[in-house]
Amino acid sequence: MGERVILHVDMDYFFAQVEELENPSLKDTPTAVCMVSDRLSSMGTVASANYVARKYGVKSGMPCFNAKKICPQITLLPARKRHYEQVSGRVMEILACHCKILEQVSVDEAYLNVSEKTGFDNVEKLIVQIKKDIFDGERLTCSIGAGPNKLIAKMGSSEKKPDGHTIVKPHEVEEFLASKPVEKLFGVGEKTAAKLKEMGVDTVSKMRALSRERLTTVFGEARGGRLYDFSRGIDDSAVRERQKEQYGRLKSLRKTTNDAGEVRLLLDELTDEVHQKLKSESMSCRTISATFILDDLTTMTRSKTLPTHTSDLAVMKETAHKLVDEFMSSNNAVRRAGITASNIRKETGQKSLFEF
DNA sequence: AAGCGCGTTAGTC
DNA sequence: CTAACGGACTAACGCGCTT
Repeated sequence: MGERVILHVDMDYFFAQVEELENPSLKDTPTAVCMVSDRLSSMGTVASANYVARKYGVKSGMPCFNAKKICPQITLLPARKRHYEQVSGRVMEILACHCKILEQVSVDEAYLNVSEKTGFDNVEKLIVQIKKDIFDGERLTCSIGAGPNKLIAKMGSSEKKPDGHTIVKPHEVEEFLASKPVEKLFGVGEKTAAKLKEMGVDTVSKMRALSRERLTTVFGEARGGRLYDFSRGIDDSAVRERQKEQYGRLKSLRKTTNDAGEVRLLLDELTDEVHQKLKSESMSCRTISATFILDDLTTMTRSKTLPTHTSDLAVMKETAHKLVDEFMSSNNAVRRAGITASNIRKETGQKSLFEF
């Protein structure tokens, strides 16, 4: 296999930018799109903030009351997920025109393997063209990273934002990574960063000084090995189209509760929706999981794997009820609850070509 | 000991 | 006065069981 050229396209402050499209006056004022629940006295959390708001320190994931505190004049809008998904779909179609394989990672992000279209010498032309196509078609800006693999492309796209691009050629990878703080490395989250800090490791170059053995001992075989590779800019994973592996719904209760009946009622609703999604794509599932989020925001999950695949609503609800009852008999009050169907496959009778 | 199925948590956007 | 905080998804770990 020759040298790969991978792009990572990241839409700029996606939800808020889409809102600006319909109300351009928002562009000059601090604005954030919020996920809100129907919880009593709930202001939800920030899902996306424009760059005016970011100047005040508003960030996604932040509770809205904090955003309001540090930026009292902020405009808070409720998220319209359906709408963003439709816009996203059109953007992805544009991207698909520029490569054979498109890997959509989330509503606003995708990887493209463009090795057959360009080398590193000409990749800037392609990047500019993609950005132009998206802007001409949707009036939206994005940031793009180019690199020899997904890891570097991904980290490149966040280098220059908004409306920027960064190209990291293979021989530049080492320098690109060296001085980055560990938490900037993809795959290093809060917990991993804290452990590394304890070990006196705060930059990627210091992380490179750790042996593979040390990392796998501390973080486990797969994760430790990945950290070892990632700190060296090594990532052989392929750009591949994704198929969804689970369908889930999660919702806040109006009020934190101890009452298993209330939680069952909520899960019934959510199970209806998950069942719809499953049915609409002719899928069945074998595992049902219930998620419970407590008042202190700790997440707990309980699951059951059935003897056979099913898409039967009654079976799904019954399983969910069991999970709720088991959990609630020995645990704290629940603030949010959800259901997930996994272990999914195409409903039989549709016989795929591979089923011989 | 290697591999698998299962239940659970960490991480990301 | 204080406390207030979404939702969706994938990766992968550890365990117990089988081979």
